[in-house]
Amino acid sequence: MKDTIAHLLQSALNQLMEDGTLPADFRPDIKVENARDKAHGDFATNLAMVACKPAKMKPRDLAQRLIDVLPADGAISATEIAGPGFINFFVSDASSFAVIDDILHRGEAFGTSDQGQGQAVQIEFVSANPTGPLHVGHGRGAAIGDCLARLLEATGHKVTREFYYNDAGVQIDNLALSVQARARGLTPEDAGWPADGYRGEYIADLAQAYKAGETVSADDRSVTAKGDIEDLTAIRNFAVAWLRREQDEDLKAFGVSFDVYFLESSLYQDGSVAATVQRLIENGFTYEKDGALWLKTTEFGDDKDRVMRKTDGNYTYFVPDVAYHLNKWQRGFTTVINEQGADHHSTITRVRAGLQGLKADIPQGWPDYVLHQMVLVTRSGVEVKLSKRAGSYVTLRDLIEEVGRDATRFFLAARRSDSQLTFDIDLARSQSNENPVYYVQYAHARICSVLNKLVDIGDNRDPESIRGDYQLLTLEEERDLVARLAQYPEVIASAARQREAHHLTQYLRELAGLFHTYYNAHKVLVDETELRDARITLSLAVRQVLANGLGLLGVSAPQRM
RNA sequence: GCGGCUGUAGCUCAGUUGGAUAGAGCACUUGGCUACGAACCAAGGGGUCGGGGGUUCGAAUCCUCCCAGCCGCACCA
Repeated sequence: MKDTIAHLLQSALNQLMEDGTLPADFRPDIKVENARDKAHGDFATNLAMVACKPAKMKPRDLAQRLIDVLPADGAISATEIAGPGFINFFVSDASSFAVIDDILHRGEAFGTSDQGQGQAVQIEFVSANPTGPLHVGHGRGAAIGDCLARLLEATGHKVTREFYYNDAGVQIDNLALSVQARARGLTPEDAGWPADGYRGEYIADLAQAYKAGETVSADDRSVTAKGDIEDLTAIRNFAVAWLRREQDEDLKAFGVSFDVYFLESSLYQDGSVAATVQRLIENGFTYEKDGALWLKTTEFGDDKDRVMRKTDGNYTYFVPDVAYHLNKWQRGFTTVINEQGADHHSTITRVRAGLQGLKADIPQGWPDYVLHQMVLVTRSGVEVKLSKRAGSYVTLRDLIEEVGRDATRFFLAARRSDSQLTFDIDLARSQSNENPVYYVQYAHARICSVLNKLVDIGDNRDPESIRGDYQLLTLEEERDLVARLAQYPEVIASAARQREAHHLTQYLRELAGLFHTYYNAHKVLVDETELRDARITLSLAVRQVLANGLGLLGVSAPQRM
């Protein structure tokens, strides 16, 4: 509909350019936006205000000229000039309500588009190191990342979900030492406990499993414990597998799965780290200083150069990161989105600098990043501390078990990623009017319930197949509902384009609210069959869109609650 | 000190890329179930959009300078 109006406006512009009202080379960006206030109609354009200068006319006068030459269209029932020079468009009822047909015809596919044109997109998210269970911060990344993946799929992209993790390095050594210490019966309070050891209780469980010779299987590996307390390599391998399995269970409980698990160690094994370093040296972006090898990241906007190879000969963490991203590029992903905690934001400049230094024709500013800020968890109004090393923290699984998957996902995806999030456990748990998840789900369940009631009033038709005449829908609440339903596809499209999942939760809340208002004010199952059918048809459409939207959030759309 | 993010109603947060009178939810006050589900609805009060300056027809939104909070500033990841 916006496109239709834009076309009409373009045609009107052409007319005014021909008659000399506007310069012949005038090429404005025609913007048609949803009216914020329904008193202003359905759509509005600011064209007259943008074009008033070249036309040397007052905005409202120009608006009138535009309307005068605007071609007639059956979908537009009225236009008006308002405020400083807006042109408001009122869409005819027949045209507004037609969206119901579209929704019921396309079903689950309503709202999807091919704007991505099958482009391969990779989204890397969670990427937690296998040194502990997932916590709420990872949960936020999982909720946002998975929802973005679903949004991109819905808009015609071919999405690969990828999980990258460090399975070697210093942190993993610390992990192995911690497990070994626990296996020897030490606790974090004892002398001889590793300096940077992981203190959590789960390390003791892990040590127990290792000594017992258990076999653990994660999504990407399976390891049987050797049981030998002295064999640090065996401990390390087992510990990584054990924690990966834990994380897989957390993710499974959360309804998130990955297509690819990518190991940092593989980048060393296949020589790509060495090759990356070599290429940066050859391209002249490195130098030796103080016994270390430095990358001239300042040539790419960093505020100081960064060490690539430490004096001990090991590479710093961002070097394999650069190799990893080169690998992503070589796999053909022209769009890569990295969903990470904002505490890692300093890596962005380094990784992009490294990629530019490779001179591999990778565009500047590639890849994309979506960063999420910290999550603060409160219970009974007080903060619950999250400290992995200290061991006392709320894991993602705790949260899922306590508040449920749907509420956890909804809460973690419902806010802009770049603002801090307070996760109120009491609120998320409450099965009451305080909880926005249930508000949306309740609207869905209510519609299901109404449809089931049809048989009680002696109508034995299958409610799913009823298609009433929506010309009988004349209530204000019904117009409000279809207007909002019609906006769903553009909400999906813009949420995907802007990589902002929270627009969807916002939209669903509003749609559910409009339905609740309608439901409370008017009866769906009225006596007159034709009107009843029309309202059932509308209800089916609302239910469909609620279900589609919840689906993109990975939240269930229950028939009963 | 440097960089990133944030600052909007008592609280938690939106604000469609610069539009019309800044919106929801919670909380508070009042009203609505012998109703197709009250996990709901209706009505009401509540704001110098952190502060100052600037850009223009028009700013919560863009620029600039302050203030406050969080995060990062390792040869950890």
